[in-house]
Amino acid sequence: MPSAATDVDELKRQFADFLKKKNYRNTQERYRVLDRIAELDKHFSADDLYFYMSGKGDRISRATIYSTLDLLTKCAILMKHRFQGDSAHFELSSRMPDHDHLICVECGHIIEFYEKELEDLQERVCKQFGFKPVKHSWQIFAACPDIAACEFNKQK
Amino acid sequence: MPSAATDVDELKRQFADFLKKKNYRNTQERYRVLDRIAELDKHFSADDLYFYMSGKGDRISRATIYSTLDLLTKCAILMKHRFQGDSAHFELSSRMPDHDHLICVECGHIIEFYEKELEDLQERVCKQFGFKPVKHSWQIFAACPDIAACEFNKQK
DNA sequence: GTTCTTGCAAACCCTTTGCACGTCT
DNA sequence: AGACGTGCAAAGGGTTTGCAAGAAC
Repeated sequence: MPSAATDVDELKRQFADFLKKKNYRNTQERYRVLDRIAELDKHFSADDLYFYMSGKGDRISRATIYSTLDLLTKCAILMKHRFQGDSAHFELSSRMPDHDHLICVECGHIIEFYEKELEDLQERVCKQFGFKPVKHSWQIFAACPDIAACEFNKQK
Repeated sequence: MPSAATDVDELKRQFADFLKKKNYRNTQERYRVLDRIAELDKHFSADDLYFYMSGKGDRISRATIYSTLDLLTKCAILMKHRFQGDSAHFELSSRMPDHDHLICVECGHIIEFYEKELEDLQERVCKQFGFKPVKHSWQIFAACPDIAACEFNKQK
């Protein structure tokens, strides 16, 4: 599974630039959140992150988590997804640029993949309507080959 | 804008089959909901439908709306989408089979489109992982060519 | 008559907000 | 010092649930 080397320092620089440009302040909490997200290195919900950070001894509130996730999404360091469930999920954009998701309809397990041709398709569709592409979200819902043998299904 | 002729009677037959197979009961409310959805003939949220039906004089509760939307989604008569906002949006699958959505990042206006090649791509990706495709959701976020002239933006 | 479904309201979950206190500049 | 950010708890919006009354079987 490809994963672009996630350079935390580079992300912090990116975040600092954004904060400066928008006249937001450099707070410990904001950089701490980014650090922990890089540690996680996977999809997470706001609450996942809250419990992860609490478990690591960080004293942080949900309000700060949500606020920081919002900032990180605005500056494109994070990608925000709405999968089937209730809560939004986030992940580092740099982790795997422009990848999409194959979601198992049996167990909800998410496989990430990259399909170059989709970019051409996106370009073509946007051109057709005169729009300028920003980002996309492609989710394929599919059934795994053998439900009984599905290791992810077993975990539940 | 293409729109497959939505034959309400056909949908009701489909729904009846599903209810029978699953041993759910044929209630007036369930068919009334389907009728009203066909009348609407566009994307809607649970609350949109609730207010539409209330306005039409139907005495129906949100509980029934949600429950029926769930059933209609389970039997694939409805497609459930999670766009950016808070609430889930639904639409008849038959209205425009397998279409996708181009969402304006400026005003949130949604354009529907159909791109045949995506099906091939979906097929290829699923084959690669040994999965059997069920459905997909592709959302392109893009900026409209002229924000100032955007008729949808003006409406806000 | 029994079981399922409905309507209502309360509960629920995720997220946002108001406020007092703390931190950054 | 002043303005912004944080933590907490309460509020908010969408959705689900418990329960009594009603409809389907």
